[in-house]
Amino acid sequence: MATGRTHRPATRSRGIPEATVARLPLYLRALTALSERSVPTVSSEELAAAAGVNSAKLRKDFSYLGSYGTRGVGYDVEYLVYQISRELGLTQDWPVVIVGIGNLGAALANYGGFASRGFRVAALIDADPAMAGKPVAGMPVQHTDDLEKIISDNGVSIGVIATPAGAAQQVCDRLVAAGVTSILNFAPTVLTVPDGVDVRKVDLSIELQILAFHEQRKAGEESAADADAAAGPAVTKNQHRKGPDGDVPAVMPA
Amino acid sequence: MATGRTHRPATRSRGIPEATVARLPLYLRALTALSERSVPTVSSEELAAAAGVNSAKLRKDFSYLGSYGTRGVGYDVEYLVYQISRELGLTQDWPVVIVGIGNLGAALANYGGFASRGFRVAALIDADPAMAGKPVAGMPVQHTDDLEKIISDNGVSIGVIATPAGAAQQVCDRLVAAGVTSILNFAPTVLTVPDGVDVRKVDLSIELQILAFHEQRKAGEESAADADAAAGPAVTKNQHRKGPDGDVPAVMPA
DNA sequence: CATTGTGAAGTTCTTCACAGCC
DNA sequence: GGCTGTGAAGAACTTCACAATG
Repeated sequence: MATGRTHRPATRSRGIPEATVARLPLYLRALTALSERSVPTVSSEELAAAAGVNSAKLRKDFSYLGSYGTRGVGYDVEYLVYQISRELGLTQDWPVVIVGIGNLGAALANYGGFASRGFRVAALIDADPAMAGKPVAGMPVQHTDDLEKIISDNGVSIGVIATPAGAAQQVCDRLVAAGVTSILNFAPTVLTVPDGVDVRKVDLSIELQILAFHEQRKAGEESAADADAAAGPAVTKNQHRKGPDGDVPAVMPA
Repeated sequence: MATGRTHRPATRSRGIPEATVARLPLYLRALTALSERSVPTVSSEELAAAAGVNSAKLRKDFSYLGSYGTRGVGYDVEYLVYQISRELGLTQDWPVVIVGIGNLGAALANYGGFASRGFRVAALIDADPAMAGKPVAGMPVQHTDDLEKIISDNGVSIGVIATPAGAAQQVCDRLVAAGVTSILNFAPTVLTVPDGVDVRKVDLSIELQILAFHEQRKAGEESAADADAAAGPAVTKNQHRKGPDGDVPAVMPA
């Protein structure tokens, strides 16, 4: 049903796939490192290795931005750094507020990676009156009461939530009402926001759980070998599938 | 080159798709909340709303685990909590070490979400001799020299790297050599690991850059948004979708 | 009935492989 | 020759829609 869309955007279109956008910062970091070592050009193969992706994917990604390479040579490092920075919107300055100055909030405030790439921590905000005025990362913590004023005075459109889960939605609502349209959420909760507001979440415990899943599988497979090799009836337990009966654990509640 | 890489070639062993695994912790959290409120059953529709996903997707996800629901009724909350916990490997205890006790490492050490879900911080490790012995989150920081012994004494298979970028690969190598097979990397660098070792990365600045990309696009569309409303019947307005992923608004000026 | 479980269709992302250009 | 840019094939993921079923 998609109306006209979907066709070759060719060089100039703004139809960059989300998966590609998510990798651009990775490329940018690798390119910045090369730039600092004064490397003039890279091939897709080299850059892909540095960024930890496959070279065909990298070339495809870049093709959405335009034809920035030279066949037989590679990509000009400085030029690519600029193009990707511009595409990501990093050539302008983004004031950011961090709400919730606990351990994590303080760590974020001190994190150099923010400042290094077009982001500027405009304010630190916390609900605890005892925190107000205390310096963290060289700037005084401000009280939540002033949130709206801070947002509007600084033209903030990106907010970072590092509060406890219970406070996150409320903080989110206030940020959005005050004009913030992009939120990076560290609180372990699902945020509901109106259309037009972007939320990305970073959840430490979820990442660990995903690792645990794979870890458990490794342990369980140690002897079972690869799927291919043993075609025979796989024997024994660990068969948790929709068993017709009798794999109900002792926990089954009433 | 390009050979030593190997992320996970695909999770083909037991049939659960990676995308599904990544959502299981989300479901688990929503279910745990329901459980605490003593809700006995949920429909896919309700649970999906709580987890911020689409209900068809949730049902499909659960179908990979088995047939754990009851048609016409829904899912038994306690039973599902158990099944998902087991699938994720959270019914066992995972000792974890955190390497790099700076601001971020300390924040992680204090983060309650770890302990709450089968993970136990077995040790905090830092390269700075001045840190050694200092208590963080109620446990003494240990020196990097003892890393191998700590790993083996505690049977640690999951490591968290919160060091500066420059130290990360070296720490990673030592962790792997000592027997760690899953790594959660907070350092802004690409880690190279041997086959069989899982790495997940959390990169604060990358998340912000992705937000900036969308933010920039919004700014550019500000005027185009209104113009569109006049045309279509029904369509798009208020799609009421909100994924953790955020999606590209259907505006797209060609 | 209400709601699950799932083939099938649809969409997005990845990889291949090679034409085209320097 | 070496390397990019990209159609086309393929794989993974999502969504639809409905038959199956408690």
